[in-house]
Amino acid sequence: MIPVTIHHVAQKARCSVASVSRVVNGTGPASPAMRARVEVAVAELGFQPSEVGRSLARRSRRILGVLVPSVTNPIFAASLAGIQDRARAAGLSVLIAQSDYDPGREREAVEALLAERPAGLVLTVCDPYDSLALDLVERQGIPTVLVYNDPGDRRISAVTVDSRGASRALVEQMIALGHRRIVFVAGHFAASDRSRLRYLGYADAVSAAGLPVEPPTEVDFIVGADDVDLTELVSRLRPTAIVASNDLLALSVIASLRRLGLDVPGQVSVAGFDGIALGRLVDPPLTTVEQPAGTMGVAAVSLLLELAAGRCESQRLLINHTFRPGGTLQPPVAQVRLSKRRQSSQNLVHQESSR
Amino acid sequence: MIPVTIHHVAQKARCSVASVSRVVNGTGPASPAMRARVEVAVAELGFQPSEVGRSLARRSRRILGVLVPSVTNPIFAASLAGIQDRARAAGLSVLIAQSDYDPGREREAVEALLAERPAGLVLTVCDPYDSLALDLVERQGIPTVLVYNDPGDRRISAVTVDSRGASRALVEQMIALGHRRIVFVAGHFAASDRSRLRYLGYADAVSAAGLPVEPPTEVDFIVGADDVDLTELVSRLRPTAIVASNDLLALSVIASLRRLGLDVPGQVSVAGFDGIALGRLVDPPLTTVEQPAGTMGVAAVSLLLELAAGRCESQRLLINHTFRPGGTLQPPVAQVRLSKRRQSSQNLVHQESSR
DNA sequence: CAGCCGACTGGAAACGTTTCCAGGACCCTA
DNA sequence: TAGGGTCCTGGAAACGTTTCCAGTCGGCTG
Repeated sequence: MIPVTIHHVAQKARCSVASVSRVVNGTGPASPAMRARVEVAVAELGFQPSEVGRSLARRSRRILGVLVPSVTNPIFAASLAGIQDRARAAGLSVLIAQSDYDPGREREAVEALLAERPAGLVLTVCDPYDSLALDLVERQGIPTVLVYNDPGDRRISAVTVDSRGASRALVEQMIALGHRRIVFVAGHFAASDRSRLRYLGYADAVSAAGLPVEPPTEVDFIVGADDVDLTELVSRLRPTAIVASNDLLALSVIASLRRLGLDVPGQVSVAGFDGIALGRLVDPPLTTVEQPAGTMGVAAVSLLLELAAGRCESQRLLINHTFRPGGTLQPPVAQVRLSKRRQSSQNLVHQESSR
Repeated sequence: MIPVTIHHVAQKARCSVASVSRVVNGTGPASPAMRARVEVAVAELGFQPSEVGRSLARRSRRILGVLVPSVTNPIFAASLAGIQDRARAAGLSVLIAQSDYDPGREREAVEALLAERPAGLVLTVCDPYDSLALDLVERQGIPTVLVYNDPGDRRISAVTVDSRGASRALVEQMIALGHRRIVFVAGHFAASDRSRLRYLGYADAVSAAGLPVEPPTEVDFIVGADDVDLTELVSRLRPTAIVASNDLLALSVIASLRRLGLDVPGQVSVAGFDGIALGRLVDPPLTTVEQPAGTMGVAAVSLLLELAAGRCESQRLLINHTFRPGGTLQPPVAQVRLSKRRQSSQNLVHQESSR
């Protein structure tokens, strides 16, 4: 059960450990006879060089550290899958950590990753503008790429999408369709700059159209399918369209609206962000802004490899988003009638047909 | 940028590396003065012990190796989240690998994990009865826990659910509701013993009721939201109920049926397995058998820790599944009329209302 | 006061690997 | 035949840490 080391191999092949190392790694010269002897010994003993000793000796690890807020969010799972695939192609193992959207935990997680002395780091942090974890990373000077985060004035590379622009475009589309009461629903607002940028895009579009900018509605929303309660929001603002800060939340919002007896998109339109695969499976398909998470993961690792090899400088990659029409966004119905009677209605839910 | 080592700390604190090690780890005696000097030096230099040197010295790693078929499947993402949480609580880092349901890749992945000399392994393999990867692991004798897999006659621990029994119970329920033409749709049949066991449960129930056991319909289905084409299946067998080998596939099946103009559950009932969170968000909620993936992940790591500490023997944990009614399973409509006219209909889709 | 014991400290070996360097064998050329 | 080159090989240092062991020092007991 004791793992077989290079010394065992050397003994069996009657040569020095140096020669074994050279044969196994294909570095340096070796006579055919030697090569054969070593290969036989390796096969018989089932020798596999220890990455620990190996990375200690060459003071560089074949490991990548990855931090995401939560792997149960399909968008990060997809990103992780992309990272993992690209890393494997480059012969790197992937060390993974989750922050659960908690800055404190984020810092601990990054510390643990750093202790492994990885070749590089791929991070999606809560708030890049105020992240102890990023401070740590910067001080260490280890190659790092942010995913989904805007690095601000840090000298850190990033692969991002134009969250604010995408959000603005989406909301402009809603306005063009005739929506006038549009609200923004967010989860983890405090702990997600993605949410925040998307809200800003919403605000851009709404205020440009001279409509009221509602403060974001924050809902308790962690795992991905919690029940959200929109009763108060719906009764107070009676929106005709809701922008959710991500697809998972959008699906929750839709389920919640339907529980309130509201038809989506008949009475309320809903749109999200991310473009998770499951959005296409629901009926009608979710209207969303697609951001290719897998591709972003792949791009992040590719960039990281270039960075680590010193073949390029710190830089930012902007990945294109695409609008996916889906079917949960429609022109509002009975727009005029509704706004005429705005004051008089005290109904909890506003079912146009009953008025 | 060169990382600070224990020697730098020792130099700064004017003591030996041995003392630094003792203070940092809290092992062995140290005078208050020494402790203070070292702590100051550690803080000033931002020293963080290298896990590499550390694990080489104590020949044990604070790392857990995890293999799942694919992190984009929410069920494995949830399992991974559970594993990760429990591991973090125990101070272990998590190394992750994916097999993409490919036995060859599975072997490579496990080899790479093994090279890191992890403290233990948590695996979900394609086929435990014929897995080179598991052979490797067994030979190495490293503490290992299977998740979702039945270890067969291997001496490996496992955390599983009774897939076959759960499937049988589900199909019996369908039969009790009046369904007579029930088919089983699977993805990755060849590469997933979960699928296979669920099919066997289906066969158990169907044959016990004296109904025809249809061979499983395999569909191309990798990422989680591909379009599946059920045209041929529907036209040939005209099922009133479909059992999908997992929830993701069930959602795809529902979307596909609706594209064919069929109402779910009005004309065809559909049920899945796993109990992914998103199943509750669709309309109507997906009928499924819930298997608590996160809990299984947590249990797997807990078991692994006991195993590694030598506090228990290799064992198998069976986690309970629960039936989640949802709304996609209903009694079949127009059962009698349909079977009467079975021969005459050559329609691609069988819309009961139009007959 | 001698002896002993405990607390503290530092030196050094060990972990498994890579890699530098030097030595040896052999062949070729001048 | 001497000299120089090439090719192969092994010894040993290095990587960063833990841990065993031996040594020192002070205080306590007899």
